[in-house]
Amino acid sequence: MHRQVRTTPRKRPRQQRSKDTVDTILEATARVLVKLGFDGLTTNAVATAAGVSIGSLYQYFPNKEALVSALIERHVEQMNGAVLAELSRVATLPMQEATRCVIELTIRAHAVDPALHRVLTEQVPRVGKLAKLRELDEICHRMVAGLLAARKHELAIRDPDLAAFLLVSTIESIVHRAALLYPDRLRDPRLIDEATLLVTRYLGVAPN
Amino acid sequence: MHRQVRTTPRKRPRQQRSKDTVDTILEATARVLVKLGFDGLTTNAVATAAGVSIGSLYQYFPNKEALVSALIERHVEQMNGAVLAELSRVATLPMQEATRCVIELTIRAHAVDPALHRVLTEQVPRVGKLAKLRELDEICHRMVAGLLAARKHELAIRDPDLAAFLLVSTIESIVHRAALLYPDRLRDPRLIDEATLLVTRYLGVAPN
Amino acid sequence: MHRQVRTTPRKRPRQQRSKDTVDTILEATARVLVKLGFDGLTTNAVATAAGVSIGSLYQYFPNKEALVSALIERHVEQMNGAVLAELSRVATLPMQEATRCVIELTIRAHAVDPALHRVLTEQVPRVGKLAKLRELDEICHRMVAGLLAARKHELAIRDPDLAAFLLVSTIESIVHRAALLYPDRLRDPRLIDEATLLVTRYLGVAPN
Amino acid sequence: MHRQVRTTPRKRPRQQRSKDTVDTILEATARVLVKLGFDGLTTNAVATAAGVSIGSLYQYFPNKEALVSALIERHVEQMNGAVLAELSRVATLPMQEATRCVIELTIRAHAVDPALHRVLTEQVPRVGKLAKLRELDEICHRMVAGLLAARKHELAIRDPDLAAFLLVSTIESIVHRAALLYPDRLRDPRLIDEATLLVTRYLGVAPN
DNA sequence: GATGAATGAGTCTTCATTCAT
DNA sequence: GATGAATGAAGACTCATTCAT
Repeated sequence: MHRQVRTTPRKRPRQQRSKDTVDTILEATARVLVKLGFDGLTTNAVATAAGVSIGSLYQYFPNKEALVSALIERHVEQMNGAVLAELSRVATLPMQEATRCVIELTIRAHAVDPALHRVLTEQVPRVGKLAKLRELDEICHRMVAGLLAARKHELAIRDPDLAAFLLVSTIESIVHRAALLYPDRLRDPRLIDEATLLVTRYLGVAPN
Repeated sequence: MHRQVRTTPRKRPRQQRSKDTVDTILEATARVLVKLGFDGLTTNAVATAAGVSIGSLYQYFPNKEALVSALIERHVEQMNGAVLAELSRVATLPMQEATRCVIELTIRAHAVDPALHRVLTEQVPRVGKLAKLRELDEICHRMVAGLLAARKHELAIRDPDLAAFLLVSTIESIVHRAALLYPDRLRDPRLIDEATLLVTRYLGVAPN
Repeated sequence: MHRQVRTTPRKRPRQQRSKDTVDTILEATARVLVKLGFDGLTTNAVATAAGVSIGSLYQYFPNKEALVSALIERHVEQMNGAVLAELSRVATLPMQEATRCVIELTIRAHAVDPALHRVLTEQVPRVGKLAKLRELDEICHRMVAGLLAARKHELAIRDPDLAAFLLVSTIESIVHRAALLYPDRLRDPRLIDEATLLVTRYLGVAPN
Repeated sequence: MHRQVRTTPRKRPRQQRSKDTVDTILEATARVLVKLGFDGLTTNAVATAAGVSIGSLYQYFPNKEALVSALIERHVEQMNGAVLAELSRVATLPMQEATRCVIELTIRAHAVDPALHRVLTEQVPRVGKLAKLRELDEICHRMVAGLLAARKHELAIRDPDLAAFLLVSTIESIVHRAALLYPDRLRDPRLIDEATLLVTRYLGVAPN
């Protein structure tokens, strides 16, 4: 879009104290982001919220983008872990059950820090690091595609990749939209049932 | 999130001359938004792009947000027209055909000014006009729900409202994501076929 | 202080209609001035308040200063009339009575449009026309000096001019300050009594 | 009159360096105010005059009014000291002498930085710090009232409070007006003599 | 390393004034 | 003459970033 700036951390924290400072700053970033939105996110606000001098902040992050970038990275990594583990665990379950598990997983993922997740999803595209956010998507997409390909014989689909694209989009969007518009629905088992139905019928593995 | 600013236009243009000015400004806003993103959108940049003095801009828009706000409103209105008309036209078609039409319609809607659509979708939360943008969603949701309810007897669903929520989310997200990540896929008939399959299988009206 | 601009009206209104317009504008100026202070006084605000187009305003007043200038002139003229007439009427009365009359007159003058008077007095110095405001002072000063000189034999003063300066300052300031700080006192006869006492004792014409 | 803005300083200077900066800025404010008047007082002009970046100015003063506000406060405090001390010192002197001292004191107070005093007096209403400026008045009023009450037996007055109001108004206005219109007169002992006469005759303590 | 004072480019926004209709 | 759309210089204010202490 415009000027692209370096976003790699200026230096790796070696001592524990530095590591703590970095964490403190990132948590402050998250708090400010949630509270004031991307527009309210000023380096000074973050420094203050972190109880750190602005100079110290710049000791660890070369600029504002790097701040957000690191936060996203951390957020994505946190999600990644859980999601990927679950995704492979599920690979051997009966299809219908697997589907349900993935959906529930997605819901849980959205429940970790919904406010932050939301701000990050909605307001962050501007940072060049939006790519980072999509990484998870990409990985999920490929894993699901692999999963479908492996069990293609029991499924009513032609192109596992295309199907994976559809399903990842679908599940992610249903959960995301529910989280956004009707947070209560996320607790409603009927939503999960119905979403499971949508997927399993498409795959030709619905019960009845 | 934070301070909400007035975004209502400052004064209604009366003469034709000023109507033109407003249009010029809005089009410039769209151009700048697409080219520079929300952060590159400065009132001066818009004025310049519109070939209008900054003063003129402020005659009609009290601030930056009002600019985007008006743009969204216009964009939504433009979409509304096409979508709603098509949605009711489709009501009497065989279910499978109707589904396909709606999907194609959604794709067409996204193809109008994809770049603008994208930036608007992504940056809208920051202007507080989310509500406005969701309006279309809401209407679609309700129309689809009505449509499903009317033909419930031929469908394999229990709750038309819940189903409508799922389907609108699904279609919108598939198209949106495709537009975002793989614009080429939007031209691929296989995507449409597959999405239609996803929906019709869920509804229990798939051919075979 | 800085740039000095022409403040003479651009053209004399010939027709009655024009005269009305000018009046309307001046009254609007007064209203805006009272309501929003000098800083809120914008030419557009005045035009709107007057129900006149900004273009028309500039037909009669070459710039903003001219507006205020004309208003002051009008205000001063209105005061002048009353004050001067009374001042000469009083010349033949017994000194003590004359004093009382002048004080009451001053109070009345301050009561005409106190809000406007206040704004004009407090906020207007900036206009080059503050001189205009002092004109009244000057005239009063000279008239009082003349009055004192004419009756010097019955008074305990040496220098009528100096005495006049003192007395005009004194009366004006007492009334002005009372109007500003304790408007109620203006209705209190004790204030008038006491001020009269102050003056007459100084002049050596107090009763007892 | 209209919107009242926060005028409290933005942050207390902690280091000596910043204390200096604040002082420099205030002095520049005074200079600019005297030279260009309230309208010429732009934050940029002050910053430039202070040899400080505009950013630094805003570190300490949230806006333009805060600048003037602080200046007034400082000015009033400076005056307060001198005036109050003198006023109590004078309490035991013979009435006539006391009067003369107070008048001379007032003249001296006006002579400290006459240009600044003038502009402050004239433009203060626009900053909303009128209250602050009146504080001194108020205090003087009460001190003089006390002084008169204490020595009521030797004076020809009934109501010490009312008399104090008259006298404070009178002296202040005579000096103020002289300073404004005829600065030379302030050096003229005859003015002091005559003003003393005005007061002492009123109080019934004039010599002959 | 930490601190926070200082910097100033960059924005938004207002308003007196002009001028085409 | 009247209208009000257009102009743009000018000014307030923010905030990412640097650097002396």
